[in-house]
Amino acid sequence: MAYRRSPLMQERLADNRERIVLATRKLIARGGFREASIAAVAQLVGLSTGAIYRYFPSKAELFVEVLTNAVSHECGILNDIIAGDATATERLRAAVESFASRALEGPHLAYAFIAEPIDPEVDAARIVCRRQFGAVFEKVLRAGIKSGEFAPQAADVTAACIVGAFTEALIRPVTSTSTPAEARKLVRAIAEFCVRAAVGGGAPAATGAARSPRKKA
Amino acid sequence: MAYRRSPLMQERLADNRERIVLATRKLIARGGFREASIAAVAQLVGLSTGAIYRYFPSKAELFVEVLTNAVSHECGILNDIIAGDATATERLRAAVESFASRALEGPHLAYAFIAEPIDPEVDAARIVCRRQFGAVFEKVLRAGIKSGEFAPQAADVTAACIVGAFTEALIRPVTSTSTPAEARKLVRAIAEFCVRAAVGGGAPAATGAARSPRKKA
DNA sequence: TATATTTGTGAATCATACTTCACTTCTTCA
DNA sequence: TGAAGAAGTGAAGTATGATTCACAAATATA
Repeated sequence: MAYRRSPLMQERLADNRERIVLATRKLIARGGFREASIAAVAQLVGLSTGAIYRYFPSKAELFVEVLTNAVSHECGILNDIIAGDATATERLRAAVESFASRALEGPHLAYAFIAEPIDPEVDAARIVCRRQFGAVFEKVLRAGIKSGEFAPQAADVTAACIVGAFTEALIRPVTSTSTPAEARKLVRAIAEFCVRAAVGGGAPAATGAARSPRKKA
Repeated sequence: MAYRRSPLMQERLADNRERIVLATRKLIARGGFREASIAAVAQLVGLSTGAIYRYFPSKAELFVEVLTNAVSHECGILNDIIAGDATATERLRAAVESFASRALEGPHLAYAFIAEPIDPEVDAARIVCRRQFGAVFEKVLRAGIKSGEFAPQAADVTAACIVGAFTEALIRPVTSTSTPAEARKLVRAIAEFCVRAAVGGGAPAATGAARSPRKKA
């Protein structure tokens, strides 16, 4: 024999792989899938296009990895928040604010993950991701409904609506960039929107019992 | 001279043009922009690909026309609803339900119009469209806030969130088709979500105000 | 009907990426 | 050091789909 991967080499390869994923994510964050061509990724990493294919069998699979990586990371953060012991309202608010403010930093990324279509294979992965996001929010919602904090409602639909709500609200500033202060205000407003929708008229008489329960039910 | 468009010819051309737009819309509704290639459009209309270019200088401009057409039609309907004299709550609910149920018929269409990116030129048109939708909802929101029916809130953000909420909620079924009955239920749930968010729990959208019980779980 | 002009055709052309591959360069180890 | 094998290169190969263009068909006047 005459060649076997040394640990050093092993590490370098793993490093390359990671840098490819990172570069891809960066490009997607910058300008959506459109910007993340293999050529662009290769250039950013400092490799040739051909080399990319030594690490990933296809562009689609690379995207899927970027997608699932980022989403599972994101879901981890959200789950931590939601596993806390504050009221459901507070947890929901915190989760939305957390997600939204991070999404604001790379709006195209959040957007791409949630909505942008490119390829059946990636789309399939995205559906799973959306479900994951939805599931996280659904968890707090059910807790809040059970405790009476939130109005009775279809938790799955509400979860989807919440994901959609901040997606849309965040897409807008993609085009007309705003100041950090404005961004903060936006995030707050979005979180309030989601909390209001979840709480509905079903909040147990507390601060604002001024209003009689909404019809619905 | 030896040729001038006869009125009949004029009409036929106008008809062709309209059929091109219709066919494009149909294809987009069926499977997003992906399905609406020039070749597919041409085939559906019964013309050659080349002929399409006699009516539209480029695919992008064709898409922009389809987009603005559909959106202005949609906004017309919504504006009628919103101009009614029911309560702001009822008008908002009706508007959301109307939009959502129509969108459900061609989910890819609504989706494509609101989110799917393809081309800078089309994207630009879409931004305008989104603003239009937002503006319509903003109108009822402001009315409701003014009348005290709705909690004080950033009407523009809420409007965006509402658009986003049903976009997302509608995208889900794109993948897993459901029965008409389920669709009706979904539409109702989405509308309720939006109404709850607009109405609020009665407490003005104060940020961290501890709302109540700490049931935990 | 003859002719100028316009509309319609569809194969060829162009553009843009993804993917492959013959080849070079680098690593490892006897 | 040198041979075996892996990693890296980037131009060529493909695929897809928009756009063009030389030509045919149709239409309107004299």
